[in-house]
Amino acid sequence: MNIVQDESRRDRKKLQRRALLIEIARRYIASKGLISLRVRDVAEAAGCSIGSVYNEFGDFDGLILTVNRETVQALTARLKAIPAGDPLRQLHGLADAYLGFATEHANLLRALFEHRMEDDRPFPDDILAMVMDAFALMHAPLVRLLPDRDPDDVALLSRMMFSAVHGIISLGLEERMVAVPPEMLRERLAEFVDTHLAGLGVSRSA
Amino acid sequence: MNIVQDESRRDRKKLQRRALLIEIARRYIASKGLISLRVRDVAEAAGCSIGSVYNEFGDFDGLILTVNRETVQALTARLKAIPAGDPLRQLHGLADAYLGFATEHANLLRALFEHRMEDDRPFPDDILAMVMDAFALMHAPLVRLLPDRDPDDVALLSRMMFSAVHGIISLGLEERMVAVPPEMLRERLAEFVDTHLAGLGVSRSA
DNA sequence: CTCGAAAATGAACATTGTTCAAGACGAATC
DNA sequence: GATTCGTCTTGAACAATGTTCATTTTCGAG
Repeated sequence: MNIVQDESRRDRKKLQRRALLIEIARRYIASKGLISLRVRDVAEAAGCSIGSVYNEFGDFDGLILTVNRETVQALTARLKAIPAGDPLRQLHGLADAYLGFATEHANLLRALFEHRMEDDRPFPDDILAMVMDAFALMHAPLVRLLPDRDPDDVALLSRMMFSAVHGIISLGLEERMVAVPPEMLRERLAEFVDTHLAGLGVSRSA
Repeated sequence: MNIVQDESRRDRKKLQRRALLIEIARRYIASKGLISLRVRDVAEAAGCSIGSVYNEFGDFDGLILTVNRETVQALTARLKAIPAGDPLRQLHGLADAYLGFATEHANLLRALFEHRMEDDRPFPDDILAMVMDAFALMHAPLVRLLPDRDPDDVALLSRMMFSAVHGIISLGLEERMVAVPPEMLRERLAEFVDTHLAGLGVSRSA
């Protein structure tokens, strides 16, 4: 066998285990929160040693960040799947998709937003960029709805709206300090988007 | 000396040290985040033993929750100081006061919203009630601005607005993933409130 | 089959929340 | 002032958990 095949066989195994470790870590975070994630548990569940987890991810933060990276990728994929036809419908779709993702993966999303790096190490640029990308998805439909506004202004508006929606959803899904009852959240969120757009001068959706 | 005076003298000392411990813990959280809080550091800084911290607060969570309680009290006091004269001005004042508090005490506010209890112990009811009280402060001015709406509806609206403002501020002040540049935040937040009120049918502020 | 580099291992270590037996303290009583 | 007794304080020891690294194992190349 040639080198490429040998390496790819080895790599395949390595990648397979890496994926397993990530999946296990994700399950811990998703089911009991980031606080419940333990290196020993992950290693044991994957049937390997603690050291191997460190070989793969460098340190504990590395494992968390890897899961977070995949979380934001999944979120972005879901948001990008919203069709771009009618801008008003698209905005509602984006808000609703965000709510859906947050509902199904509350702990994963919390881990993304609440995780703090050890020591003051900088937050990884690539994750930051991916989050900004997700934020930016509101921009295009808003530009279409507000053609007369300065695009820079609309960029800020879209970030404001995204942040507002994020706040409504994240507080709404927090079981403690219930801001808005979850069962009403979907409907109310749509109403919120409509209201805000109306305030921006966009006539209410059909 | 009689019993009462003896006890109050002892109590005074105890309360004094309790206040010192809280103040030290608050300073750690405020300056480097909840993650930097350590029982040993607090005890050493207060010149007492680890065990005394446990006698005073039960456990680590108890210390954190005590600081959080005072944080939400300080926040509520600040929000309640906004005069109730003009409802529109009051709403702007509330949003601005929240932003001001969040700016000055970003880490304390984060500790309040992001702290998770150990084990799944329930979140303390009194803190929850205090946060709900703070949320409710938007209710009265909104009722005055929307006299024709069902009060229950307005209650939900006010929670939505509070959550939205919270999201804008908390993401805006997060240095990583900067949603809205902090220097613009104040102005933009006011604009956001105006826009949303306009969407609700309230004519823009004078 | 042998060799060597890379990977895996897990015991040992460092940090930090927690407990608790022993001691110190102080108020009431004589 | 001495005694007593309950309370508070102490800090060593423990437990949980992230981290390191010398040793062992693995596996492909020659």
